[in-house]
Amino acid sequence: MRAEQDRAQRYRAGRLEIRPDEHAALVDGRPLRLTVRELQVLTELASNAERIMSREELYEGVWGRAPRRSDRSLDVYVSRLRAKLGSALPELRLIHTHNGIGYRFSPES
Amino acid sequence: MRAEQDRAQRYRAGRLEIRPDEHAALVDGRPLRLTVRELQVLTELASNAERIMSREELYEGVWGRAPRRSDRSLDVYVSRLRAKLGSALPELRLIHTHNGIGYRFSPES
DNA sequence: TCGCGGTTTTCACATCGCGTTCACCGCAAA
DNA sequence: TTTGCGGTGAACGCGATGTGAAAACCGCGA
Repeated sequence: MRAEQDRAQRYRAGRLEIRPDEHAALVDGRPLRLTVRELQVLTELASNAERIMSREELYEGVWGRAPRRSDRSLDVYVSRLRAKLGSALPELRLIHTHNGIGYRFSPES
Repeated sequence: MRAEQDRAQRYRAGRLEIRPDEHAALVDGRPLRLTVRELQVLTELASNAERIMSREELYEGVWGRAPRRSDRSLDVYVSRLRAKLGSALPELRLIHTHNGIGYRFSPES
């Protein structure tokens, strides 16, 4: 249900636009080269912008199940997203860590 | 039970809003960078606003057990909270010391 | 069936941030 | 002054997070 909303909806953050329905994330109209998982994680975060999402909640939203203890996949994807977003939008910090809780999507300079 | 109330509830003090359920404390909508413990102490204080809480009561409410003699953690957290709240809300004094007793949360200019 | 390119997941190590304690200071009460 | 309490900077140990690299996986075409 939420996933369907995600697919239908679009999200903006500065020059970044996310179009889950088209499997695309654009910066100034140019598509970023994101893999499916990367886009899923980004979409899940962007659809809850300004809110701190716990790692469990975020993981559940993307993988559809609870993370196993010591599953680091999420961290790896956040890292890769930051790398790709960072080189396309050097002036924006989009994904913020909240230690001991999770992550928060919010455009900040 | 009280902990559940705390999680569900929100607290306001001037431009400060505390949302324990979202692990967040906001000033003008911007999240303060508080650690989990810091937010717990702040929430415990705010949920007993205008009341003098003894250090034992306050400690018990956050740590879930009685403080050991000469445990100074609480003082340190109060100090850190004052620092962070003070730089975000310079005009407000929120946490008041009652010597020999404990602390009281109360918005005063 | 096999190999290949791209993707996802796991691993290992580096780094960071938090909770706690310690040390020292100032202050208030007596 | 003395005594005890609270304020706070600093340090420390450890768990959480960042991240490059390897391994596992997967779809596809030869």
